[in-house]
Amino acid sequence: MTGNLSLERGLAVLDLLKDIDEPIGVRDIARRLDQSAAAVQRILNTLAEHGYVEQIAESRRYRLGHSVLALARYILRKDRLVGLAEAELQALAAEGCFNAFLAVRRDDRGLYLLTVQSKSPVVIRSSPGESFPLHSTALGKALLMELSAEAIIEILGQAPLERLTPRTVTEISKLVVQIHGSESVGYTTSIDENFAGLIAVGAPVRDASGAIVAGISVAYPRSVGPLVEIAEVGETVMAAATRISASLGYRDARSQHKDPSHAA
Amino acid sequence: MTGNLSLERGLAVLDLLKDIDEPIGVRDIARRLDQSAAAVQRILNTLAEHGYVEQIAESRRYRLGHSVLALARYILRKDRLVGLAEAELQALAAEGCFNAFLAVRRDDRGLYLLTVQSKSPVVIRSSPGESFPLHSTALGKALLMELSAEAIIEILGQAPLERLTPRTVTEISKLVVQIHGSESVGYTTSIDENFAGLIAVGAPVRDASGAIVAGISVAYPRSVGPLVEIAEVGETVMAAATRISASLGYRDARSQHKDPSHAA
DNA sequence: GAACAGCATTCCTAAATAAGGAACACCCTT
DNA sequence: AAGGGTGTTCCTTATTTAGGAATGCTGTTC
Repeated sequence: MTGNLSLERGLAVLDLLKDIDEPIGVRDIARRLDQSAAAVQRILNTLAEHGYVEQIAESRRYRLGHSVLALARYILRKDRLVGLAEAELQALAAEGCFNAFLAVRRDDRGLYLLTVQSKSPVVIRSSPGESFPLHSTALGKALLMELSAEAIIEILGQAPLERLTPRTVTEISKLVVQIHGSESVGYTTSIDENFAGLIAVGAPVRDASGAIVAGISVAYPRSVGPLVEIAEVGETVMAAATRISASLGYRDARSQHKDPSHAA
Repeated sequence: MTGNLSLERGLAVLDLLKDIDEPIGVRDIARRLDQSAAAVQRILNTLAEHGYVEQIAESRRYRLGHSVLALARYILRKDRLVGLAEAELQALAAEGCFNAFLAVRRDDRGLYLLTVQSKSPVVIRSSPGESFPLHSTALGKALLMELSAEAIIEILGQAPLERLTPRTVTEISKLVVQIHGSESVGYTTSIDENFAGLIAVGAPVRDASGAIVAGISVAYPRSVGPLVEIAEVGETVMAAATRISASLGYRDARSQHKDPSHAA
């Protein structure tokens, strides 16, 4: 898997700007990426020509440019997965007063593709393009379903699992057990594990080959918990996920849950 | 203005994928960009590592990857202009049953940053990241305000002005006169010029230096036109644009004297 | 107010890097 | 079974980049 190193360096600049809120100077970028100022200057010139970065007129510092929206539009308007999921998420948000999410895995993090806020006063502020931890969220666990213990450790084992609340599972072996246990029921949960007072229920989305390519989840405040049976929410979320999977061409041999390994 | 040619080629691939709806193969990209398949392969490998492109498993073709959303999030959530304009656009959409837009100029096209749909049944389907012609839209003309005739010709003169409706202004000299004429009233209009039956009114947004950095507009069906005086809509739009400009630090010498802070 | 320290930006040449033809493996269709 | 299509990799040439030094600018400090 050989690549293009110059392009790599340019993308590193983009990725850096993405993670920095404040505009940043050429030399500052060069320092952080361990490159010469001249090299970064040339990279910024090229990125600026395409509108992917912009220079603040007076401070001469750089930030991401507005043209990146044109790229995002492709995903939000042309991507099949996003298009199919949107109606399902909105139905979930409307029916159950849930916040609803669609995400994919990106290395050791989840990446929100769609976020639909509930009509209820309690709203979870997340937006498409935002990333989130896999180990503490229902959606993250759904994205890790049907992976072997080795594969999960390969993905999450590089860094210690961050303790976000007292109930976060920080032992990877326990997390593996939890995820593997969820495969028989078909949905995942996170109760106070990512944010105190928040309950989330997730389920995986499959493409035509049967591979898990995305996940959806709903989240709601713990306070309404007693009113709703988690298992019931799980069935609702699973049903929505299954409909999305079916639209993507997934045909489950057994229309019930369980045993997805032999999808023809 | 020297740049980085390898990065340039990589961005060309991104820009191509952005404009193509269907996934595309390596050799096909190479043909369109007049490069070798091997070079494009290396570029795609690097882009894929960052998640900016994805390969369809079975067809082995490539399309834009979901990570581009992470870049867009920066603009939609961190950009000052977008943040300030959002409330104003929503107010415009709610009060007047208008579709409301925020955009910047990108070379010879406009680029929507925000689009807010009206509550009325007639909705204009546009989304952030979409581009639009400057010469036939109120928003486009607002983005060209206060430019000299030479500058406007420099921007739009490369290609003939496309006739989108019978009322589109396709003579650049007439367009210049129209734009310059709008500067004294402060707002721009497009009546059936971009899309038959559609009326739009736009106004420029300025930063602290007084330069026009963006524009806003509202659009509504011609059928409700007789009910609303365009001049009145113009004042409403201008007022919203002025508020955004003020939030960006613009202090107009000619505007109403409120001026609480000291200007040096 | 002058020297200074920081900045973005440009030039030039050594040296790292990418390009491209050819080759390989893998579908399809014929 | 053959042919044309695909994505992908290898290897050498030579294109292209990197980086120190230089420039001009801005704001700060002594």
